[in-house]
Amino acid sequence: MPTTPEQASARHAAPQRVTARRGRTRRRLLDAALEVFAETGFGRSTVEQICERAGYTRGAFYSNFVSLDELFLAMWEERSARMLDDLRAALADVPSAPPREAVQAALAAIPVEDAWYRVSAEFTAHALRNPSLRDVVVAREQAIQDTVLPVVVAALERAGRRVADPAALGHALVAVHDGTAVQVLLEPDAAAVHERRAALFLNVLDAYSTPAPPDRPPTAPPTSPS
Amino acid sequence: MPTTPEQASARHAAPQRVTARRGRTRRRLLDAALEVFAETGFGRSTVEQICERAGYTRGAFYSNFVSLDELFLAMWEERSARMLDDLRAALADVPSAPPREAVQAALAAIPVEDAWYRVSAEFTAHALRNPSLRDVVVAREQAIQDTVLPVVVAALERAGRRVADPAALGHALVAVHDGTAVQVLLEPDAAAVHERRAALFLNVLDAYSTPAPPDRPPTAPPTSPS
DNA sequence: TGCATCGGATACGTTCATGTATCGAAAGCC
DNA sequence: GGCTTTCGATACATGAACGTATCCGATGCA
Repeated sequence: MPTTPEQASARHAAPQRVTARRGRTRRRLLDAALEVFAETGFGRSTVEQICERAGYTRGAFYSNFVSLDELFLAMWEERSARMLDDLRAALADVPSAPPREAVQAALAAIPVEDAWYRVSAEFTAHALRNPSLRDVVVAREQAIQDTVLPVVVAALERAGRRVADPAALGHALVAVHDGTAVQVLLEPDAAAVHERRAALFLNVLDAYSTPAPPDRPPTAPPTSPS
Repeated sequence: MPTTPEQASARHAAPQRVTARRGRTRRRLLDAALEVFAETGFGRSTVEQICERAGYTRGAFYSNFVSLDELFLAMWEERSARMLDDLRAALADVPSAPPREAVQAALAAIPVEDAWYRVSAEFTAHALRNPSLRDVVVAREQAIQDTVLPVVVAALERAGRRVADPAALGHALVAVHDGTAVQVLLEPDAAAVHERRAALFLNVLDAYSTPAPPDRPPTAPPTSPS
């Protein structure tokens, strides 16, 4: 459960009324943090760098956050939640296409952003050192699966396939996503990498589902789904 | 191409004769670096932490390395080369087993070490910011594939399967390895994670190979390979 | 064993980031 | 529009990490 917005900024006592500008500065600091962390790395980033980027001085930072660690966590939670929303929206947009097109559309809608990748890779590594952060990451991955799986399972069913072990498929999809994201970023210009990525997703979808006994005979597919 | 050992330690001119203890200190610094980076994170680690851990003062460090970045690179190259050797050895040990056992044996032989994972995740993120480091990482991944693929392809052939696109299989295996390694570290006690990991590897091996037309009819397998 | 070179320890000075305490301007309430 | 509260700016003190210049014990060679 994330920290409530009030308690984070406690100076002496919690402020009785919160002004509008506070929200703006907090947002700008969070945005600046992503950029700075991505460019410099979390460990090398300083409070002043972030404030400068956001257009403030350190006073603004210490009025809004206790430490860089707290900002790091807040930023990660916000961005990863946003990414999850984007994912949800992208999946809702391409519900009825056949598997191959659906996968390509979904991958195109969730571009691999290298700034975010760098930051989240570092955050994951950081979380492995800190039990409470570790739990946060695990919970987020669970949320991702809870979002993705129903859509994917439904889409596969429309294509006449049944998923025997949804949890296994969920983990496999996440692993493939993460693993191939690195490859995409390492060789950003290679079209082959993107194709292999999409192909791997398709293979996984195929491997984790079986042709369902047609309750009502489905429209015979012109090409086999594999 | 890694830097030659001499040029790294140039003080005024390259030393004419190199003593034995220099090798020891360099090694201890490299070993200490892995530990410290894993515990503290690369960006937060200091020269003094590493020297203290290794049992030296900063003088030893600056006599052997120019900067923390150089040490980071040297350490990564050494460890990842060592890991590649271990992998080679592990693959050589289990050549003739059927796919399922072979995969499990290989995964057991290459345990997911969290210290190394943390460090290499950070290194990868770091490399994405630095073109020359990026090339180093790409080259290393290529080397891994060149090591793994022949063995895997041969093993599959013994099992009566042919690999159509070895490069695609190589990338898929690396992606799956990296992606599932995180999951293993995030939930170290869950046996299910390990099983899903092995299953995913098997699925990939299966998806990227096809039953080969038997040149000589193979001994009929009692159970199907999948 | 004596001697020249090497390699790590020590001792600087400097820079940089941190966190706090205080001040003044902007924002909300009447 | 005056008054109070909030919030970010400023100033300051402190500590930590850096990199270098120098010194002296260790090491290898004859």
